[in-house]
Amino acid sequence: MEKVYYITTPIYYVNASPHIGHAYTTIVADVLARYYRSLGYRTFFLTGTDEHGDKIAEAAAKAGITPQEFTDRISAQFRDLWPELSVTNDYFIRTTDKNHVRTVQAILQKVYDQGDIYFGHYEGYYCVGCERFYTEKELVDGKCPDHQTPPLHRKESNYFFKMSAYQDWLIQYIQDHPDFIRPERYRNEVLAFLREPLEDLCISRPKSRLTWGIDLPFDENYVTYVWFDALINYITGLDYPDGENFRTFWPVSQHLIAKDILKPHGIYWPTMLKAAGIEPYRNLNVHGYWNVDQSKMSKSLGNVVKPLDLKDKYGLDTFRYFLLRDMVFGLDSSFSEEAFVQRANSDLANDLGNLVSRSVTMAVKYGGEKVPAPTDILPEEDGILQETAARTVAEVETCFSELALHKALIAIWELISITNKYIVEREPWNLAKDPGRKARLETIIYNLLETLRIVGVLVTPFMPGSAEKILRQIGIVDPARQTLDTIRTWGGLAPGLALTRGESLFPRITYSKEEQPVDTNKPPLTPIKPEISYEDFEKVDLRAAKILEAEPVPKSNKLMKLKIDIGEERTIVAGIGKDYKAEDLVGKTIVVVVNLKPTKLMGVESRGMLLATDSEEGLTLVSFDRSALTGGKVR
RNA sequence: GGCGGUGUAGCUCAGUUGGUCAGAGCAUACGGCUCAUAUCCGUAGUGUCCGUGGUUCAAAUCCACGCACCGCUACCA
Repeated sequence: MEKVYYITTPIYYVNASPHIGHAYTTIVADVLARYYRSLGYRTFFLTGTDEHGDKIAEAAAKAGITPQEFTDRISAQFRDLWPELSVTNDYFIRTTDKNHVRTVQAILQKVYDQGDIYFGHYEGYYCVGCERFYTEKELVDGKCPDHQTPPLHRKESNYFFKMSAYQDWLIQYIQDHPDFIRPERYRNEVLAFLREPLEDLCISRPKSRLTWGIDLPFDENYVTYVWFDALINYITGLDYPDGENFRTFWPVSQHLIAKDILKPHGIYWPTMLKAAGIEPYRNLNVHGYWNVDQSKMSKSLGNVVKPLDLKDKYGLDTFRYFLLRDMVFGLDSSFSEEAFVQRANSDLANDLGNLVSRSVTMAVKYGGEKVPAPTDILPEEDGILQETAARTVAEVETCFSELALHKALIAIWELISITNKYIVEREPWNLAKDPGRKARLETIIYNLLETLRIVGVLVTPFMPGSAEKILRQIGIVDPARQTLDTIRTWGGLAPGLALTRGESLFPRITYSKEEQPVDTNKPPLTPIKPEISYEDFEKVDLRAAKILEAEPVPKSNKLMKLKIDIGEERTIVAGIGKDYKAEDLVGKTIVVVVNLKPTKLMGVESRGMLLATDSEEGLTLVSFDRSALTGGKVR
């Protein structure tokens, strides 16, 4: 079996600059790519940017430039970031690339020709606000459930992909291939979703509504919409259909994604491939989120951690190490600078960095400037390093096959720990006092240096720069040639190599929580939304409203129907049923947004939204400290 | 509300198919060493393994119910 490996990241949507989430996925992919390259696999590592769609067109218009200029700009931010993170992607694909566009059209044509794309004539209910159609079933009293407005009876036609036709096949396939989607929790999620009948996938937008996309080859009045465009990058990046790369790499494809795009990758993509007559990808590997300061990383919240800031502050390899060590693959992790520093100091500075430092220093001091020869081996005493090293190499290999990168690091750190013990137990500094035990001392030094070689190689995919420094210190001239295969057997380090003491690999970080006395009762600051103008604010019409009547909405969980007086009577519905009883509400004067677009909740029309915030006992309503005039404007 | 997940030492988490499974790392205390980045090594712990029932000779590990938190979804204006 030929040793081949193909790893992809999602292509990142260019409506925002890169953040830690992007960095994490891409660095994981990089570690995997480096690892398999080191094992001698022919490896292809693909990342890129997703550049079509409404949001891009709008953002470009807002910036006063063309969509192409806009996407060029943001895409470059991603492309330029990766080298700074030592990411070694083999190709960077953009969905605006000519060959991508051409291939997407070819696949669309093929699927269309075989009858899996049909033209759906909609005699539909279209809500302008939502920019979408509703089925009769979805409408509430004939109105849009979101906007509460009567939809237009509009004839729009679109193209649909017969995804439903492949539902049974997909269920069967996932069941037959237990690790198709992993970890298992995400496989279960997909299977749960597939228990419901699958809808066909709308894959077009009329050009009257969207032009920034790829033209449908069989109808120039339409462009293709999102996923049919984006997902195909994984094969256009391999020059599908005729590329050598496609033939070589597709059969072993590994996709890496965050859990938010599970559905498109777990459901749309396999069915699309099936329809196109292409075999499914090998594995979908799903990881969790990095939570920052309790709240989720989110573009809209603006709490974006800039990876470059961290790398510049603490060093790239430390940054990579932290991301890879602290996240259990598949689960969410929380990011904090404190945890980062903790990890860096104890694992990198104290354990690994100090081990390298003390070993090389002793080697130079006691043995000369060269790697000594191990001439006095005591199997009883020295076997521990050799055995542990061999076991560690094997364990790391297992961990990689399961994508348990944090476990691989744990295993490597066990070896480091045992090496530190080995030093203390052998007491080289005492042997050095007795010239008659020189051979024994040199053997111990050799064992240490050889272990460092193995550790250095093991750590290379994770921390390429630091690993190289380690290997150079122990005299290896061409670290790139130290592959994983060279550490399977003990003794690969040639005696006689010239040693060089280096700077501290990982200087200790002094870090004090710059935060002032942390009030433990005080919750962390919720990220503040982007600035708005006074005009923006003025659009919101707030009024003092007196509650006349209140009653729970039948069968609802927490909805409360309120009749209020703001100079006129109207009804609003609010989700406060868990926090307030109806009788306690009547008579209160509260603040209501009165010009919010009406909506319907549980069949009850709501013409406004009350204001509330959190308290120890749940929600608390915004009210006044004197009796306010009913209907008074709040400003 | 529905579906799914999680709940193990102060913190972060391991714990395959039920029987040395009550653990690791960090943090804490004490001791040792001095080659080393005030680093390293050793020792000491603490835990109703969320709660309550049940199955079993035996459960953190299986079942039921409950509680808490998370995810998706729904009625989040």
